[in-house]
Amino acid sequence: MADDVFKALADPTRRAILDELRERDGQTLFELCGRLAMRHGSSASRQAISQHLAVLEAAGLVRTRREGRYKFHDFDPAPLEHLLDRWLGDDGDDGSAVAPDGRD
Amino acid sequence: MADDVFKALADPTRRAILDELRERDGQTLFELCGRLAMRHGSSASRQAISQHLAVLEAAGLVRTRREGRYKFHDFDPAPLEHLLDRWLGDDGDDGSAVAPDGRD
DNA sequence: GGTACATGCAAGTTATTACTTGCCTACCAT
DNA sequence: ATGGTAGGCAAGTAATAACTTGCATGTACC
Repeated sequence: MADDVFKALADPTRRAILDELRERDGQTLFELCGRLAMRHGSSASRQAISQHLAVLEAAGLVRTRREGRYKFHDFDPAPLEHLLDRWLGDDGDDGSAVAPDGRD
Repeated sequence: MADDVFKALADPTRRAILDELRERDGQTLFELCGRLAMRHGSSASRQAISQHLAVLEAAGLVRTRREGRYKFHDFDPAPLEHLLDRWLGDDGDDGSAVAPDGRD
């Protein structure tokens, strides 16, 4: 689960997509293509971005809604919320807490 | 810079190494091999782990100090501290804050 | 119905990453 | 010195990920 999120964040193009969606939610694939090219200097093709969006959606970072022939993409920050807590919580080598969630 | 950190976090073995070092700082390569095998079910070889450590060190997540024939590894959480802020700060499409640091 | 636009799918290619193999250097003890 | 332990380097292989190409589907609008 968290593995998908880390993998999704590993690519600079995907991080740019998140930046772009965070700033303006509900963009279509074509809109994203244009804005990424202009504002982030991305040279990725439509298909490449489409595949990146699929990865982001699989990680739960992007939600989509279909309307007619358009598909709108929304950024969902929830999976990021406690992603790094396992390393940032005040340091502990005690034996009490091993985290309630399965990690990898 | 941040790119190296995201890339470093993308691998489950490397995340397990961070978990292990966070719990017990200053482990040697051999120590890590043993503990990863036992406690994380890792089957990675010494060389594989050595290379993972190099990636983590390049990302600034692990610092090393040499003492005689031993090399101790310490976890440094600093690069993680504000890694996700760009997406988690209260939502904004205003024009004021674009973050002072170069991202990707 | 026909055409144009928005997106989807799948096979193939290239690039990157993880891992292995084999040998090498440094340190310490006997 | 010799042997054993901790670690390093580099070239090669295997696995995975990113991207391309070409065609298919679905929807709106005339």
